Amino acid sequence: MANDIEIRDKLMHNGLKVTPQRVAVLEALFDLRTHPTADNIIEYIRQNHPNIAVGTVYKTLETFVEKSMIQKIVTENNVMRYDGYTDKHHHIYFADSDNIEDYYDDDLNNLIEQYFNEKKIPNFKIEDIKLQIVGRHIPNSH
Amino acid sequence: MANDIEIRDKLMHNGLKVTPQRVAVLEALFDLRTHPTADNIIEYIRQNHPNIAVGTVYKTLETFVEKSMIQKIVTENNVMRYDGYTDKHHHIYFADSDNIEDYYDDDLNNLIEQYFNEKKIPNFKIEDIKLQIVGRHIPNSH
DNA sequence: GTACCTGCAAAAGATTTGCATCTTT
DNA sequence: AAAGATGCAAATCTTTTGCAGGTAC
Repeated sequence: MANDIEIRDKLMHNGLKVTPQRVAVLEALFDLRTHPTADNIIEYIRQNHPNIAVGTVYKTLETFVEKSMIQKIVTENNVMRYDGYTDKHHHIYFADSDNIEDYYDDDLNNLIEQYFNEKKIPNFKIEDIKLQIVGRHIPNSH
Repeated sequence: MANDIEIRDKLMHNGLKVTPQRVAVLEALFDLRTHPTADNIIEYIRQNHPNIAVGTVYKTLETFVEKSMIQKIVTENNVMRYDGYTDKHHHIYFADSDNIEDYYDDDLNNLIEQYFNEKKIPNFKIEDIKLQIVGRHIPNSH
């Protein structure tokens, strides 16, 4: 859980006014490490901040995405999910639930980066490569 | 553009009744190589088949996805797109347009597969890895 | 003939928008 | 004071659903 000062700084550094609503949304994104939907975020925030409006949360999230402060995660259920952590990582999608976990692996990133340094895609500048790793949890065998 | 016989076969082999609507949707997916939305597909089909219902197209697409005859492609615009080609490939997302192109690369697939053969993810069985390659078209320099 | 499909229209669910009011700077 | 943000409710957009009637096998 990030403290208020960090959050205020982050907002100010991105040229955004520091409002309680924005602080609450950012805080929720740091606290909820489940890649929440907008709805999850609203529910979480309303515990301490009952009057926040749905539209405000959506607008806030969109603003943060535009500033690259957070990331959208697309899913096959027509619901957007959000990720408050923007350091380079990939996502593991569990085929049998809507759980999405982070996957950090710099060796893999380097491998892929090197690969594409040699083998270019014609007329194309790669900005980012994200892996969607899909699979299943293996239950413990004892 | 696939011929009718192939399409009929594909439907029958998946235990589906061969209806003009299903043939039209599959045909659209083979013809439109732009990873169309449901709406794109409806528009395309209505040229020759004006009475097809919106709900039918959605149901048909969902049926095809369940049978793994086609794939969903998720986007950041809250619109699902569909891909009629299910052989292993990745997608190139153009950051400055909603263009999505296919990327076939077996060398890369092997590289990644080998990587994960050695470095397992604990308690997890990988079923598929999809790359979202994001970037921009480089204009020709003359 | 039966099981399965389709069309239609209504419903649902997620997200966006317009605008008056309020807050931050 | 000015610029920008919020709340509210209505609107929009995509996708799903229920069901009566129709079609493939």
